[in-house]
Amino acid sequence: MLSTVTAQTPSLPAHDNPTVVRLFEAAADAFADKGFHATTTRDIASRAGLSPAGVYVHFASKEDLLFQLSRVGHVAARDALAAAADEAASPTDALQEVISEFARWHAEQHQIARIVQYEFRHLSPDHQREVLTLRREIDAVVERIIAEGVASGEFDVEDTRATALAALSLVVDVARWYHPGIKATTPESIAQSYGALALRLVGARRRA
Amino acid sequence: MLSTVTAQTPSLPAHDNPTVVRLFEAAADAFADKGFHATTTRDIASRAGLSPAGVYVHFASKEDLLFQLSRVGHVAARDALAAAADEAASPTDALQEVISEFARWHAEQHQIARIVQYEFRHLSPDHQREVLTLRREIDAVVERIIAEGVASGEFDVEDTRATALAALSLVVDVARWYHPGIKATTPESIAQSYGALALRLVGARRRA
DNA sequence: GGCGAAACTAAGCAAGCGCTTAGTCAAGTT
DNA sequence: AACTTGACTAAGCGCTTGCTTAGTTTCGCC
Repeated sequence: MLSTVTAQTPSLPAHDNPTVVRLFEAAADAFADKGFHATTTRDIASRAGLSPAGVYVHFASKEDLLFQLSRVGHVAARDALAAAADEAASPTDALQEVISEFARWHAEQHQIARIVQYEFRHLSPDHQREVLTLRREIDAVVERIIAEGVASGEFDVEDTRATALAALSLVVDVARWYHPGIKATTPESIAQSYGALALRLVGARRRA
Repeated sequence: MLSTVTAQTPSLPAHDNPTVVRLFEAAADAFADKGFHATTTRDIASRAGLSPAGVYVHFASKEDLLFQLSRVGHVAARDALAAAADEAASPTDALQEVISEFARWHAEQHQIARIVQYEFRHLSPDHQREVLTLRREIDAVVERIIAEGVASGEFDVEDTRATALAALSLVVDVARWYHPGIKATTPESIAQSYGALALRLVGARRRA
């Protein structure tokens, strides 16, 4: 033992490895569907077409799978948000674009979104801390847009932080109720209406 | 055996029985904290000061405990809502009161609220169906208020159903992030600000 | 064609799970 | 005093869990 590196799974599983991808998809399906603790490693393995032990070739533990899924999901969400924010010409545009984009993401990627939003507490303390950093970046994007809108006079908001939280609540909850084929609702229609609702929340003068 | 009634738990556990109350509290704590599947019956029993077998004197199964908690929680929420709706003089008042009250409830009873909103899928299909009925009654209260506000011209809303869902999303998400002592936020301050935010969502002319 | 490494499986271990069984004990009831 | 009833526990059953171990197969490389 001593200084020999104990045989850990590669810290960043290769995304171009087809077996890893299948495992990601299998775990995402299962976690989103039944929750982390109700999902068994045997379930994940068989969905991916592997024996129970096959999982541990690519991931150190069941929690590691949840963490990687959660991390990749957060990064994807954050990048989608940041891109939408950068393209906008004004706080009003920015808020609408960002909430619109985020709502669409929560619908289109509702499995990953559900894991990101609701399985957080089952991560280890260390992994919670790491993911929390990413989450704060997302919150900060929205909060900054609202602060800018208030500064420019476009928005009428009492409590910037609380309003940002409310706008995010709107969007996050999509992951709770949305599933494909629900009541003539599509990711696109959700994106449209939630962008508009967010503008209402901040009392934007100009309506899109 | 034959036709003798198999010893089932009384279908409705007595709420005035102190041991039952302790079990309810223990299970609510545990489920809210760690989720249904991560909670063990031994954990519930020991929090309630009982041996592992003591739980089964009062409840038929772990799922039965979740169901009773979920049912009682839904009924309490629905009744609180309906009372708030009845007292209001106008749709504007009604919406503000109802969302305000519901938001307060989600903060004050955040443990029960979390179970009600996020442990639903771990109920048996039959129990899901029963709880869903109660949930639809809650949705209907909010939807009716918005429809009335649109009819009276107080609200400016494109899609009544979608807007009702959004208002409820706002409130439901409180159960995800709220915990006592968080950032100078109290159930009362949440109630205040969420009542106002709901009015913004429906484009109410009159602001409270 | 011999070798090392990587991917994978068959088998199974130790621990923990929900729940049951058999029994104790205290408080009525007759 | 004899019996019933209801709340509770000690012990543990049968099963499932996350994960490991020991071994097989496949494949690129010299």
